[in-house]
Amino acid sequence: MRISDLAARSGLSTKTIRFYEQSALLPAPPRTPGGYRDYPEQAVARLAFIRDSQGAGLSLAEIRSILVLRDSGQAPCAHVTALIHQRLNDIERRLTELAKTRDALNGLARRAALTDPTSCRESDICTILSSVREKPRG
Amino acid sequence: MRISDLAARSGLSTKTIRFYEQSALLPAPPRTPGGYRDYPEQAVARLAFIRDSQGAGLSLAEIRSILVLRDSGQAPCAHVTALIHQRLNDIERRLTELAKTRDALNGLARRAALTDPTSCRESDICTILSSVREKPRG
DNA sequence: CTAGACCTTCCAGCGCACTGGAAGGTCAAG
DNA sequence: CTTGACCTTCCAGTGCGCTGGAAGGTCTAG
Repeated sequence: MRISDLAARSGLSTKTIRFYEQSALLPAPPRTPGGYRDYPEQAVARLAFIRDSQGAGLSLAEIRSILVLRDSGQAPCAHVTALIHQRLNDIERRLTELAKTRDALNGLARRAALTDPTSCRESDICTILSSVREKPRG
Repeated sequence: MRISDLAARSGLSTKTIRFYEQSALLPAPPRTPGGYRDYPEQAVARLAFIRDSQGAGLSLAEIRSILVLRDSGQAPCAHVTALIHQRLNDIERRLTELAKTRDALNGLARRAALTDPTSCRESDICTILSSVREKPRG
């Protein structure tokens, strides 16, 4: 299978496929006499796996670490489980942070709705945003 | 005030302050005869404003757009309000996506807990992750 | 033989917000 | 005069996951 066929079947661009090869995610395939990459069927599954893993929030580096294990003949289950829990932690943390930012923004939106533009002085730059923190002295 | 003093009072590095000047966030200050930057007091407030705005989730480009307005003598209230609502939209969307990813990962974690490592065949790479999508044929 | 669709390699850039380092200038203390 | 803390500019790199483009090779149809 040539690279453009693999691209069509995987939904990735040929650029991305070559990039994955260079990133050690996809093994270098054999070449035709003319020098073209000639992929086996399994390449489709491999790319699908990469996509699924990305969908699960794993980085390419993490996906590579799974593939390295698998390619060395080991079952990567324990590793995968650990990665999943790490990601879960990350995501929980980011969710918390984002929710905090959202709450702050909602507060600002409420303040903005009450702001009289004529009350803004140049030295404040913008009273809506400036008074996010209480200033010890003004 | 020299740049290191401003750095100390703003909690930023001198590198960052010069970067902000180059990014048109902080006006270029006058120089001493020796060529050193010599900041006025207001610079502290300006950097504090930038930090507050970043804390509200605004990008440097957005903050710049506010400062440009203010520096041109206009009250940026309407603009700021629009930015806040845009950010709120972005954040809500990201929260939704992250929550979806978290749910997917929780599903995977549950599946992983039930996985028998001996059931993994090499062709699957990893059954925990591979079966995220149902395959039409296997 | 030629057009053009595909392939190859290599290098470079995106966006974001910095950060690091080299090479050199300034200034106050001793 | 020297040391050393500070300052200057400029260039380049970080991480992430690609994406673009140039310059050239291969293969098929007509």
